[in-house]
Amino acid sequence: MVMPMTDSVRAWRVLFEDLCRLIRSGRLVPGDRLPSETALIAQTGLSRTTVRQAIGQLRSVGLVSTLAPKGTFVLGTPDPVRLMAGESVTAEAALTLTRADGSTALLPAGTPIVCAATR
Amino acid sequence: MVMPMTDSVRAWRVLFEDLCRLIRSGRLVPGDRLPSETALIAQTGLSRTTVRQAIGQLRSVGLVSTLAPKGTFVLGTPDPVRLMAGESVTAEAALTLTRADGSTALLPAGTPIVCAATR
DNA sequence: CTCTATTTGTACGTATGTATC
DNA sequence: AGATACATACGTACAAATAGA
Repeated sequence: MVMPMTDSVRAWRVLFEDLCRLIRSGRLVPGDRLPSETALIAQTGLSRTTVRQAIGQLRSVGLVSTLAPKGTFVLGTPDPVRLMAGESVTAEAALTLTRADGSTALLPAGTPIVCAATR
Repeated sequence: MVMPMTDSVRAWRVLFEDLCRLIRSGRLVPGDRLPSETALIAQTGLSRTTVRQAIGQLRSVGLVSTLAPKGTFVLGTPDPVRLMAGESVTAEAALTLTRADGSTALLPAGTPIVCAATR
């Protein structure tokens, strides 16, 4: 079914979230290949541009990685990363800080997180 | 001058890096608006799709933010937060890790970041 | 080994919607 | 009300790398 471009629900976002669910639900596990662009076009009726935008979002969120002409593959959730002195992390989205006592705080997008000086 | 699509140097990447330089050099400061898509099209001779891809990269790198029909604006960086031992941060979106040498790595959404500082 | 099909990357063009100025 | 500017979405074409017959 074709999504009219006037639709307030963005087509690429729908596909993006569908694929997100496939991954988070475990129907697609790390190492699995996503359906090819052509397949997704056939399944969704969307244009290639739109399909690619959805996949691009998955990439930019870190859920998948695409290898040039091979395909797009589901990434595994990596082990926790230890932040060393001199390193910093940021994210486009809000960050959640969890303290030792379990309480949490929300940090604005773009906030650089640096490692507290050792000792 | 028009960049042939066969060129191995990706046109959007050239524009992306040009704009990066404008920002990092300080010629564009936080709050400044980037030239509009139309202006960039005129200046570069690229298609709108390509111009938008370059701007999309700037966004995903966290250098700019675009407000719907107003324009794309240069972001400033908020004050860093020091991650203490026992604390961790996560984000729904991809995290960018910047090392001491300036190199960066993309961490998948949901990656827990912990403080390496012990003792 | 060569030819071919598949798949992703890049790049172009066009049209419409919608919010802002 | 009109112009401007970004978002979404369609289409097309060719390049390049890979995999398979």
